[in-house]
Amino acid sequence: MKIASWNVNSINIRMPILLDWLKAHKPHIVLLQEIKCETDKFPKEPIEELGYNLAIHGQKGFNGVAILSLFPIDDFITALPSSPLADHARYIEATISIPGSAIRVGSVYVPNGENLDSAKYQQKLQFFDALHAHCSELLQRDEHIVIGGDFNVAPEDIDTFNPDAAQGSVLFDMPSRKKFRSLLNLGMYNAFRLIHPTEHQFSWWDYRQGSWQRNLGMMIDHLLLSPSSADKLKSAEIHSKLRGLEKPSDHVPVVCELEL
DNA sequence: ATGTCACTCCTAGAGTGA
Repeated sequence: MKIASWNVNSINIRMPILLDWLKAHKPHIVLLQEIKCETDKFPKEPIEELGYNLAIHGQKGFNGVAILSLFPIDDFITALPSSPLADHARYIEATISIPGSAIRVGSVYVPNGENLDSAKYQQKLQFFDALHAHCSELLQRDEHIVIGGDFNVAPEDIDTFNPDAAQGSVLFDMPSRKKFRSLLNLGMYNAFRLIHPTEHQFSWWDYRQGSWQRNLGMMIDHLLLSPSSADKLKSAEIHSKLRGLEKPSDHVPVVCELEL
């Protein structure tokens, strides 16, 4: 069971790369962020032709999340309970039937925060609190759970190209890092770090300043696993090559494989 | 801080968000 998370930064612009990637890797479940289109304008047909079921929560112009699944999607919700940003499409969660079992998956797009003095930064921290409360609730049940997405935080020094240079960045500030840590402290596991505790890899490179060419990236996209999912974790990888294609997203897919 | 990209709207380029 291959599960991926990818901030595509516009589903419409990224369709050619997305379709090629789906055909090449055939992930069973894909968690998308920043689709940047309204729910009923999502380009469903080419993806459905590859066998995927869809759950979509979009809005005009920005944000937007979606779930693609080769297995049936039983039901889904399109908001965190008690979300502080009710008008932002930043969360979708589905229950998916798999042979002999089931899995719950969430696709999350945490607010960037803009800068440490911005009102949006406070909203980011509040969003983390709502996510924490929801994960705490979910973990009461003994389910296979994967919450993946763009968390807009590099949790540890190793997740930055240079921890000194990252100081002051809204992607590496200590309050955001502590919010992410508190998700782990609930009993969630960071899939990539379970498999690769010391690998220096990134999931995002800014479009500006030649960040990709200079490898000035950060690991801000993550797959969080419940204990029963973590017990089944077989592999985890970052598809960095996609950042070098024509018309790339500024993020690349983060993928894990569970033995379900 | 910003060398880019993708969105929006009084379709042309300024404003926004990242």
